[in-house]
Amino acid sequence: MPPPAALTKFLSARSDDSHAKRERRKEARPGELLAAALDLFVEKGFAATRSEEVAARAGVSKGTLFLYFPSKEELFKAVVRENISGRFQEWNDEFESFEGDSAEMLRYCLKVWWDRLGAGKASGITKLVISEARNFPDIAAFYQQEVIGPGKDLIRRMLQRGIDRGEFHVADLDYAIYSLIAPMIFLIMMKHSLGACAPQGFQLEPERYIAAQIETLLHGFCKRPGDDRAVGAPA
Amino acid sequence: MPPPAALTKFLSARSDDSHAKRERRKEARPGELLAAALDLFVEKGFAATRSEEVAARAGVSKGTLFLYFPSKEELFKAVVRENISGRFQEWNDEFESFEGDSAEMLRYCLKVWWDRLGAGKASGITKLVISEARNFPDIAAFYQQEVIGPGKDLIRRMLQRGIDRGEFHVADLDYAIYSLIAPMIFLIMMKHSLGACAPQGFQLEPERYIAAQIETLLHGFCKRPGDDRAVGAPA
Amino acid sequence: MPPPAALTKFLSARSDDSHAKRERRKEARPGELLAAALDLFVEKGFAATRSEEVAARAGVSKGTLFLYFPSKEELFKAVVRENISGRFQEWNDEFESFEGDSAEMLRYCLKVWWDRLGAGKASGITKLVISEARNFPDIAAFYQQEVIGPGKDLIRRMLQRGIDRGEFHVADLDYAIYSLIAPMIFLIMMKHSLGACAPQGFQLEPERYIAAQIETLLHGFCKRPGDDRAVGAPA
Amino acid sequence: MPPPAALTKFLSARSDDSHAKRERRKEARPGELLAAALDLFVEKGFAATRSEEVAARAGVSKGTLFLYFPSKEELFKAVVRENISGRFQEWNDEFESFEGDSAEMLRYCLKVWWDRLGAGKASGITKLVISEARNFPDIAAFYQQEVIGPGKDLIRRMLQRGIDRGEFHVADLDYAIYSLIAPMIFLIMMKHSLGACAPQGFQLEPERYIAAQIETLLHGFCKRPGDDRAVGAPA
DNA sequence: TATGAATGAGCCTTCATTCAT
DNA sequence: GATGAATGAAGGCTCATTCAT
Repeated sequence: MPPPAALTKFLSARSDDSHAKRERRKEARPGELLAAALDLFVEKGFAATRSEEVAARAGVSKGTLFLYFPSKEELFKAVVRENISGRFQEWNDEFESFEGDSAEMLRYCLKVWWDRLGAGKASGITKLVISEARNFPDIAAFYQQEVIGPGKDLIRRMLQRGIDRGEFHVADLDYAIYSLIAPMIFLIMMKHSLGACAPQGFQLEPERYIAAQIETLLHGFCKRPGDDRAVGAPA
Repeated sequence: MPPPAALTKFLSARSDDSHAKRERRKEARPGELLAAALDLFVEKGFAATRSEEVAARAGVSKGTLFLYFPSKEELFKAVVRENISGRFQEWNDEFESFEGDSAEMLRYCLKVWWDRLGAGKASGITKLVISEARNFPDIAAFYQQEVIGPGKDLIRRMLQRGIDRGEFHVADLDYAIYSLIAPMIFLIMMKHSLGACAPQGFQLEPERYIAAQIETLLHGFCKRPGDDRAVGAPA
Repeated sequence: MPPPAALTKFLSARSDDSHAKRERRKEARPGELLAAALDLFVEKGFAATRSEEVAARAGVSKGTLFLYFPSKEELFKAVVRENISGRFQEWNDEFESFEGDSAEMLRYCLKVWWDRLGAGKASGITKLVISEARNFPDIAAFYQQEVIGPGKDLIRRMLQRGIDRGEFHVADLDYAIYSLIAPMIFLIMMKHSLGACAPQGFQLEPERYIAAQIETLLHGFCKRPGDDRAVGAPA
Repeated sequence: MPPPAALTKFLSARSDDSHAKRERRKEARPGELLAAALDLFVEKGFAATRSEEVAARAGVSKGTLFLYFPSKEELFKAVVRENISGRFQEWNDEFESFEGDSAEMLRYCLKVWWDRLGAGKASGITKLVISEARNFPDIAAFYQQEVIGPGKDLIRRMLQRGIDRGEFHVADLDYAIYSLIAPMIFLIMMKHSLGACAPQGFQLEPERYIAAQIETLLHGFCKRPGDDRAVGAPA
């Protein structure tokens, strides 16, 4: 009956749904706060997000926020933890079962990444972590291990598959993975920073951007003997 | 009777480097403030850098800072002009006078970019702008115009040169430039955020990173008929 | 085991004036702040009144002031509304229901104006606005609309009433209203500036001043045929 | 040869004009500063006038201002002293030699007052003194004695003349003078405060204002038997 | 549990005044 | 005398956090 602390309730959430509305709301509090915080952190960053606004958006009072999270920084960490969990698994699975050639696989994976992660709010978390990592070393380390590590592993396996099938040529595998990571991170950063300010035509068109990057990555800029690809505008 | 002060002053006027300390300091002030501001902006970001600390690091009082720069934002713009904007000219010049083939040019330019901008503190400014653009639209606009615009122009001209000389093949020129921009921005972001936290071998080795990106960009991952490049580890 | 807090709270809810101090203070805050602000604004003017001092005089901290009033200027406007604007209604009502002749009405209204507004601290606000209007155009505009407009309307209606009843003669109604306004404003200015410094007999006696102005305004300086008013000193 | 202090030079100004341009400028410094200060004090009041701006308008450096006037407050006092001296004499003389009837005299005097004092910058000093008297009791006292006293005397003599000639009827002479003073002060205050903000039709037209006040003061609002003045709009 | 009034350290910016030259 | 760089005490306002209820 008496749970030792608020966080216990948060961690054990969603056990059963037998309580009345009010009770259920109580159970949902941390989640609502986390959702509100996610929105605002993505929108404004850590420093510029006001605690009061998070509480307001979650429909509770300022004091309640501090009841569940002892400080703004802890709230931040909780948001990161909540939002960057095991989405790699499904991505991994999809990779494992892919049957086409490796170029097609790369095209497919980037598209899926954009549709499921990049285009959504989750990418704002990545932008936020990269932006504020220096002021939150804990989170940086956590993110490094939880997201960057698995991500790099997956990408490395994709390139390795191409090499193994005799489709890809990669000189320095460990660093070649950044040829895929960098364009994705760049797209995310733009979407959530300069791109959010730039008025009209300065905004990147994600699909076109991804298509262009893929083609460069696959074939490179250099023409070679017998190369008769046409030069032209985007599709 | 003491000799009249006016006469003394007249006789000693401007002979050598008299009115020493004060005058010399005065001339140096803006530079000292700019240097201090660069350090702190890079270290803590724009919002988290306090005017007073900039002044203190430059060895002057709070008020003195505002004697030279009317606001924190103008100080920041001055830092940008001092450390980035002004360098495009020389970079442009180098591009114009380059005589080798276009692949070599790309290799050379990326190396020069790293040595002169990326490796130094100036790159921290780029990281900062991308991180905080959304909260400081004026700064974002300024940077867009002052740095990103010229940068994109230069890169577009480099690719265009390759196309014109029949060396490069580029399907979508406007977006192909991001194939060069993204790896640079990514390197900068890592250096100043997660990379600054990662302890040991997690840090990117910039030269190796750049070499790997260039090779991918030039030749792509895909093998093509007659492609007999060796597969191997980094140099 | 302690009795559940929730039950205790429920049983003792809202019975008497429990949750005493804090609640009662909360309700009183705006009033206390307004009173403190009125004092200080009248005493020192707008620019010279420090927010912190207002808060201190109201017995709260700096931050609390801004909890109730978003800026010093809004605080000032609230003071105006509290002390002046709102009173025109009752003054208007009194005018509407007055039944005597118009000369009597003027005498009555000026007396009432002095007793209710002029003699009190509120008149210091008028002095302040006139003194600082030029440096605070927002305040000037606000006051113009909120106080001067209604004031002029009321006075115009008073003169119009006299004309309509065949009691008054007014050549230029729009400017005749200043014949009433000017003496009131002058009295206020004196009371809160030079008069506040003048030591003894230099201070204006308000009642006598008002009586003298009224008589001049009603009858003028000029004798006319059949005028047998006595010439003499004040009562 | 060595004058003890800067103020000596100021006080003894204009002895001979045998010096070169530069010298003469030096002699003129205090006057230029005073003129600049007058402009700015009238325009912005005491608190809002920045020392540096006064110096700049006088064409000297900030330091020089403090060479002649030990503080902003002393500068303020000097401005008041400089600008409110014996203009009463000529006004007095004109009164003494006036030959028309007393109503005409009042009309004439108010017109002259406006043309020579009210319309010019000098009236800004009066506004300023009344506005800031409370913060500068010295100046208030000085002004009381130097300006208000003589002014009241002159006006009292004007009314007395009307009484003596059987043209005026005045019940309370000591306070009747305010019937003339109040409209003038009010006009000045409006001109330099609210009137300076009000956009178009809210501005007082001085001549019309003065004409209207005079008529009220001479004849009053009340009709009396045999009074057949027309009621109407302004001329 | 939940509230929201209250706090107070902190931040950017201003400006009268000083003083080395 | 003249300069103007430098100072530092304020001042308006913000906001994370506390705590009585």
